Amino acid sequence: MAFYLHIDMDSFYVSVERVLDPSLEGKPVMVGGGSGRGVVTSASYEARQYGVRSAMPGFQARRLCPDGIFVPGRLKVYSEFSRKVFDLLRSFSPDVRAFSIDEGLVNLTGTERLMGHPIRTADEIIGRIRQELGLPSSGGLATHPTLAKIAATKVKPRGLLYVPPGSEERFVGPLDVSVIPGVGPKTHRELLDRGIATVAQLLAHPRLGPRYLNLDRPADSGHAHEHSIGSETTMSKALTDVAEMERVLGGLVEEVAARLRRQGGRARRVTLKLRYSDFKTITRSRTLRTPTCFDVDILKVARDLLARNLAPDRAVRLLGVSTSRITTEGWQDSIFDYRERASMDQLYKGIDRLRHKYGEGTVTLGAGKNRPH
DNA sequence: TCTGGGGTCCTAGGACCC
DNA sequence: TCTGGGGTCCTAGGACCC
Repeated sequence: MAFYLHIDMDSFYVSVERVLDPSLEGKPVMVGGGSGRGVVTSASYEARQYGVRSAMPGFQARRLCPDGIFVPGRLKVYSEFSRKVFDLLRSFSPDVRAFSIDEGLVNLTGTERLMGHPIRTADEIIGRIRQELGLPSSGGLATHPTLAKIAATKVKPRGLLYVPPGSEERFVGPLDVSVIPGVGPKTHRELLDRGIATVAQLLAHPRLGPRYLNLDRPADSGHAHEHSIGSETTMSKALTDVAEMERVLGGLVEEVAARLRRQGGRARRVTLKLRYSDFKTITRSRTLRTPTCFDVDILKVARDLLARNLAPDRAVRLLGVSTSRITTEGWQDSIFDYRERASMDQLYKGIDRLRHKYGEGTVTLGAGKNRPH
């Protein structure tokens, strides 16, 4: 019998902040959104009582919860805690999948003889995350990964819910379709319009049932998903000046290309994202003949796409650069191209070392940064 | 007082090829 | 003379997740 434990950290960023500053315990705390601009990325359960939700604009959160404590986010610190959580999970099973910084799936199939019934193991895992790292979490244990996730969401916070084999449909059937991962507000509305409100009703539908929840398929056998690396930023003030936009673009490209190189990947596709001040958002992409991980190549495409999509009196509030179709294979170019690129490779390795040593932004390339014409 | 940033997945039309 | 049909690649947009 297969057993999957889905672990979901409770208001993860807030919980980490509380480990580092116990005086935040029991208070309405929000991470992010405090500067007036931006959104709340994590809200404590006390703050949620005021109606604050994650992804809510900061000004709205402040209006709902004026006495709440706003903490700026520290992603590096949270990542470090996340790593410790997953290290702990991996000490219980070799098969652990990270869905995000604060959610993971532990395959407990076959651990019974060694560790006892999975429900005891699940309880021990949650207990040790609490004792050793000081972090509250919730768990769902089921024979199917999606059901495990739904169960964990259901018992939040600080809960553990077991869906015994044979009771899967009894558990999930009466629930609202919106509990299914992948069914967001839009799909929820569409399903309701078709008279489908519960999971049982959805499962009874021959076409839509399997599309959103397939309990017959044992586990997602991890198909080759497309990988992308990107960076975007919302400007503190919408820009109309092309030179300023290109400067921002240069910084984004530097970051993206450095991450690409760190992973040993090269991208065949470059995508520019623009959000105008009226919030209309477009993406424009181009596929390259030769994959690249170099700033100059990516920036050239990004600048060109930008130039083609600027309207004279249309201010831009967000700029983003993303790379995709990433390969990690060796060069496939002609020998001349190879030698030229190999030396470029050396140059960039040096630059990455310097940046690592002296900090980002200390070593910049001419292209994009106040580039002379 | 306006609406973050990191992603994945799906759909749909058009180009192009055989 | 009234427009095949399948496969693959490229591009854009949008839903959704944390």
